[in-house]
Amino acid sequence: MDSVGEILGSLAVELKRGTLVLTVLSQLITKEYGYSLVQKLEEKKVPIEAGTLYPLLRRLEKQGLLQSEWDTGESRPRKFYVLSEKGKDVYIQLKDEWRTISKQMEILLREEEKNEPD
Amino acid sequence: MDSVGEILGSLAVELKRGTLVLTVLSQLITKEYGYSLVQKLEEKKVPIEAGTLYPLLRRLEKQGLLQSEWDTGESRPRKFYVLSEKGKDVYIQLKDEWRTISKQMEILLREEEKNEPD
DNA sequence: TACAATAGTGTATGACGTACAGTATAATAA
DNA sequence: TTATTATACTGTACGTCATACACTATTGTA
Repeated sequence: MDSVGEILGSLAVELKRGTLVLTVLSQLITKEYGYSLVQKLEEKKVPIEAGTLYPLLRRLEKQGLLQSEWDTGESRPRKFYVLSEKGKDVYIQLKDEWRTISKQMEILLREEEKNEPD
Repeated sequence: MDSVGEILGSLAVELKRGTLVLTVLSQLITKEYGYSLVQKLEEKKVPIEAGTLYPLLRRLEKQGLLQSEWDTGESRPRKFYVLSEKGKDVYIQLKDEWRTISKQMEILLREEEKNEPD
């Protein structure tokens, strides 16, 4: 049987799981490259491991939601990503989905708090 | 390459994924049995398959977050579940975690909408 | 009597973030 | 000049867990 901390840790990972894609899509309305995106999300208190982000970017591109292009003009080559047209469509709909889920959850939680406040 | 519908479907599943545990914990501050819980969540527009709920209830009990007891007084035996003390603790903390993530996500989404409205 | 509803158990599969290992080179510090 | 850090990315095995069924049993209703 796990401790409260361990259980919370893994549940928090699950909570973040789906939000990761929405987070990343939301940041790629304007083009970004991977390393910069890791840093920007860090600043916005939404930390993400580079080892998580890069595979996710590739998967989203494979699914046609992102487009990438290499910029080799700088001292280091950088792979820029931006939402494709399909990606914009998915982003808008996923945003709505998120808000629906978020609202429903808040309703459930408030109902229970009303019945039995902490 | 998948269609928008397919991609949205699987992303929506991921969005719901973590919220499932919080949803179920929130409904078990007062004791419930599985079949009734499926129906109540259906009414609250948070549908969940019975085949998803029963294994989840067992897993949460195994983790010590729920306690169960059989009620064999009715015509059909029913397994009632309720939060344990540990479960109440996890529930409160997970609720906070949810609200943090929810707020952060909303900030990210509003920032992007400000920059480039739909 | 047949079918639907009630109530639950069991489990293989697929999706995906985590947690690394790894590569390469430019920039900076010593 | 050398060592270390920062920048930037690729690759992949593993663990977790919801889904999607199959299944069982019996009560209640048509």
